[in-house]
This record gives sequence, C-alpha cells and structure tokens, in this order.
Amino acid sequence: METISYVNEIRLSGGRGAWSGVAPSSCPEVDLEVIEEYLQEHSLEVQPAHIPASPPTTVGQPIHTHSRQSTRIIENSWSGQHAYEWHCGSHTPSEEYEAHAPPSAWPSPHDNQWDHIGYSCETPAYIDSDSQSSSSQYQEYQDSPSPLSDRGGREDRHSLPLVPLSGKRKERLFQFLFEMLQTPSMRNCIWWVHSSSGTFQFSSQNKERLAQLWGRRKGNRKTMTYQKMARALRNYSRTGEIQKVKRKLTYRFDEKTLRGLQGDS
DNA sequence: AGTCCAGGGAACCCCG
DNA sequence: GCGGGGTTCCCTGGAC
Repeated sequence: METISYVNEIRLSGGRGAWSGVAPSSCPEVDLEVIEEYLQEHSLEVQPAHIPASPPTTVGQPIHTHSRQSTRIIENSWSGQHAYEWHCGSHTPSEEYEAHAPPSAWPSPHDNQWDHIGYSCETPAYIDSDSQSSSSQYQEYQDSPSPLSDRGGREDRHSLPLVPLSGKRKERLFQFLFEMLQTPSMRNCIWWVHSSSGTFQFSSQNKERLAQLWGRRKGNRKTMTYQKMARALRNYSRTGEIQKVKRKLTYRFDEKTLRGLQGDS
C-alpha cells in the first residue's frame, strides 16, 4: 500500500489559508454522496430503543473493523507555526485510533453503517493533540471560558438527556457531531483537536458537507448549511453543552456533555 | 472591497 | 396548547 504524505505548513500569522488547508486536496474526498444515498434509502432513523440505559462499554472495541487507509495529522504546535502531516496509507494501527478516540459510548445505529455501505474514505486516523501535545499546546484553549466555570448556576439546567428517556428521542446536534467524530470516515469533515477536553474542529473544506449530512439526518426541507448549523451550535453555548473556542471552526463539548456522550455519566 | 466566520435576535417549525 | 430543540432568515462586526 502506498503511503502518501502531506505536509501543510500552517502559520497562525499567515493569511486565510492558515486554517483552510487542513484537508489535503489530494486525499480522497469523503464520499458523502454515498452516505446521502444511504441516508435516503434507509431514512436513517435513530432507534434509541436500542440504546441501553447504560451504554455498553465500547472502549477498546474496534470502532470499525474494515481495513482502511488512514491519514495521520501530526500537530506540531498550537502556538505559532503549525505543521500538519497527513499520511494517507494503511500504516496506522487501529490501536492508534482507538487510543485517541473517545469510546463510542453512543451506540448509534449508524455505528457500522459506514462500513456497511463501503463508506471508507481514506481518512485520517486523526491524532489529536492529546497524543502529541504538551501543556503549552493547550494553553490557548485555556483562554476560552471553561464550560464549567463559565456556566455558573446553569449546571443543572441540562442533565444530559443522553440516555433515552422514553426510548424514543430525536437525535440532537451534539450527538450527531460526536458520532461523526467517532466515525473515522468523517475525519476530513470534523476531527478532534483535543479529544480529552472535547475540543473539535470542522474542516473549512468540508464543513458544508457535514452540515448537509446533518440536514439530511434531520430530514430538513431545506439544505442545511454550516452557517445554520453553527447557529444551533451557538445556542448550545447558552446551555453550556458546547462552547465556542476562540479558534476558527473550533468548538468544545462541555465536560458534562462529553462525559455523557462517552457514557461515563 | 470581498470573503469568511462568529454572534445573536426573532420568527417559525416539528415533535412529544 | 405548550415547551424543547432546533431551523431559517437576517443583520452586524471582526479578521484577513
């Protein structure tokens, strides 16, 4: 298997391209058409009845088992010059992904659907900064308000309706995003920046595709756009479920939300 | 100046 | 009918 490496020099002080070049153009695109067709065919209804009250521990279980090529992003630094290295190849062991991806504690009905449909973009097994970073790399995020400290008395407002209440509950956007973050095939649309803190980032290139996917999932009449999806995300900042990070296209799950999504709560 | 992104108000829709 | 959770439209502002 041929391994292709991409190195994108990203400079914070640079121009607009600094954050738009994260998805290597020569890496195969996420074949969202396939997903969309699949969504249409199956209507992809969430079936929360299948979600156990206590999500099974899926830590350590292969999140997807089909052979995949993979791309690695190596984040050299958050504070200054960034260099992302993409390796499209099959060299990345599955353990590597599993080690950095939060447990798939949201046993979504789609967990394996990407596999079923042969949805295997040669996507990155993203290595978030957890695995690479030192504390200094994360300093910038400390500038952003801490979800917990910032919410003050709102902590109880949302008791994480992540466990299906009556066995039937509509999927929420942050659940969808988390699911996409767990889906290796979506890693050129959305990826973990710092998985342990719940920080994730949208691809400048593919954010619209992800939004469209969300719109399809919800069965919206009109095409979902990133702008509209971001509006919903901003609503989360009021409830504290997701906070905006002072970085382009970057958000962070609230600690509590993340725990709930990971099934730790 | 144009584009991209972020933030937010407000009306609206859908569903339980 | 009501509330939750968005969705849609629109506007403003900052950064590049």
